[in-house]
Amino acid sequence: MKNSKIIDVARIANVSPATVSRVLNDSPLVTKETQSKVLKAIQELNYTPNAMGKQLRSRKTMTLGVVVLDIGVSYHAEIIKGIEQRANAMNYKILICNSQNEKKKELEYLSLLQNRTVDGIILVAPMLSDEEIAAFAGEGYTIGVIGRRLGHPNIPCSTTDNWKIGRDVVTHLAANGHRRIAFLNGYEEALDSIERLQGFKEGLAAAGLPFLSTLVEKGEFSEDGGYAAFCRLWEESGDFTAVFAANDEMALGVYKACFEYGIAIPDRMAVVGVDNIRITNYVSPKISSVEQPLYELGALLADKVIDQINGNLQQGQRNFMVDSRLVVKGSSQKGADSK
Amino acid sequence: MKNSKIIDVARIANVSPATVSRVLNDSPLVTKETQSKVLKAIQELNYTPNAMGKQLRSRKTMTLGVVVLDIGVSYHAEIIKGIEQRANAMNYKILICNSQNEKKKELEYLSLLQNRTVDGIILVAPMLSDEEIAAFAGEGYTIGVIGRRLGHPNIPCSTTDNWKIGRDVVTHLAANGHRRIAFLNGYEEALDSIERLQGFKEGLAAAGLPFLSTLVEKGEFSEDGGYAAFCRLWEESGDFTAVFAANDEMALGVYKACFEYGIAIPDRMAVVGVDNIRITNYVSPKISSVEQPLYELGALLADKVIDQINGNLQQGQRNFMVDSRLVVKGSSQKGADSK
DNA sequence: ACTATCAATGAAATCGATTTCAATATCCTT
DNA sequence: AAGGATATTGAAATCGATTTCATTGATAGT
Repeated sequence: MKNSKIIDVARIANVSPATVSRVLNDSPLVTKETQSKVLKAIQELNYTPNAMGKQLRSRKTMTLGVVVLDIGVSYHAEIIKGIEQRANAMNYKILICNSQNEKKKELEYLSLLQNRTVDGIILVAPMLSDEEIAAFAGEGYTIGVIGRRLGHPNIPCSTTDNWKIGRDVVTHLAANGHRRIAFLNGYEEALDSIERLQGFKEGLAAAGLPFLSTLVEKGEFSEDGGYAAFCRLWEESGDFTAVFAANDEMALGVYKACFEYGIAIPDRMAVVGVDNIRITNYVSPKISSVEQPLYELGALLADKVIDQINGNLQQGQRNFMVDSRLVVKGSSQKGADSK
Repeated sequence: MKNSKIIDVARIANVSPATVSRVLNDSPLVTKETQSKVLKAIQELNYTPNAMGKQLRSRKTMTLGVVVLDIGVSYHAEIIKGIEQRANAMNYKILICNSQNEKKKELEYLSLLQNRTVDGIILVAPMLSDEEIAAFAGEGYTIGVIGRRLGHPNIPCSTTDNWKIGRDVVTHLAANGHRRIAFLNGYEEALDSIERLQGFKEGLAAAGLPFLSTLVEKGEFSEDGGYAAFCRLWEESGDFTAVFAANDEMALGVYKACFEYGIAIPDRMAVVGVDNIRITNYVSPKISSVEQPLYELGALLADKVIDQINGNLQQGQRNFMVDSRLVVKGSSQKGADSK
């Protein structure tokens, strides 16, 4: 009743442990009769196989480790749901580790997971450098990354098409008559930032507008960061009618600044963010934003990592890009909120 | 270089595996010299012990399983952070499972985790009945619950003081002159609901106000639920000046309804919610709410569960209650938002 | 100087499953 | 009816660590 082992089942069913194991793993080599004998014994003892013994022998844990920057960010939570759902469908469990914006913790978790506790690791928006990540993959581990694109041949990555995001936003703003569009970028070095800036420029060019480096300001990916960046830009030039914020948090910062400066949105200032987080629909006017298929971002990579674990991922293709969708709301178009 | 085992280390260091194991586990029974020999060998091989072998023998995983209703809910994410932080401090890892509001998944995860994959399990806001949970604990497993209070002698639980929440809110509203206060409750059967209703009554009594069952309406713990409940109440009586919503989501629903009915907040209707989620500060006016120490709720229970695993939890005390704090904002007091 | 005690180490059993390989039983084929 | 192929089963090795128990060598007590 307490903790029965395979040998107890074997004794009761009057067979060998090997046979019990075969039944447990649906081997075709057992008679219906023995199978039912064993199953009955299993039921009787309420037996469940010990995971450790099983894993030790089979060298598999059927578990994926997920190291995430901050589980409290809805953005990340959604990605995790995608990973989990797909992993579960393929009989994998996931072990979530929260690095809480600390690079040190991220490293610790990575080594921790490596001691064969998991079959593969997925990093969500890691802080580690490409080289550091690659070093882990070099040790023979399966690692995947979401939100970054490393050139490593053994590390599958899933990302959003950042260029498209930049182009789409600019195109939308230009179509609404804006000719001087500011860009509040995130960290300069972040791949997201670089690519979106590029898309931003492409969009300007396509709309026949000049690119003005004075209208680009960088800042932290946070409400405060957006607030500060907007203030700097406004104080310096003040000569723009629309802002493209690198994410919705920054856009919220812009709202705060505009409120304080008495700048009306969208009449005197159009605002567009990225991520389409829930809050964008609760402020007034609602914030236009670019929706990323977060769930898919996670599910896709889980798929690829599991493929790689099973050796089913063909060489060559390692970067997977998902599409995005601009959601136009009141912050960038008059009357868009009413419905 | 690839996967070295303890015996490889032993060979290089010219000792037995047993000695290596002793070094790994800081046994006092090794000379400084042997220790350094072994450590050097470990470094040389870049050896890390295989988790499965270790766990199999020591019958410990140093892992806590956490089954959570919905990882996307910021409320839950915060609790998890508390669990994780404390668990990490005591050298435990956590394995998070997302039951996604499905009782079936919750059960599956629970059995899954039970096969000795984890040393203990924490359920966050479980859907399972007390009896179902108790059944698992009966099998000799360590289980803890957050957000419910079961009478089971072996199941530590951490909860908020719901009575106090009810009393505090009513006291605040009564102090602001409200005499007819509606209560939008969650599921009637939920312990939270029952206790808050009780606190609500106590608060009324303390303020010398009568309890009117016509001013209590139940609904789902969601924005839509709050919306619907408020509408029913408003259509039926319409005779109240303040609403106490069981959580902030419901309060948001109340906002939506008030907007549609053209009821001004807080002038014609005061609103108070529970949880103090982020959005409450982004709507206008900001929503007064009761802040629960979520992080602490998690950390506390992690502590207790680990104590129980190690047999250090004395019998008797099993229910741990944490305090809450009413945050008054513009939705229930004029001018409270300005600063 | 001789034995009792203790510290340090190693050999081997062990955790609980899977898996290989050998053994048996059964069924065809000619 | 005999030999060979095939389907089931079991015995034993194995995964990689920990841990018990025995052994050795050293120290101390008388």
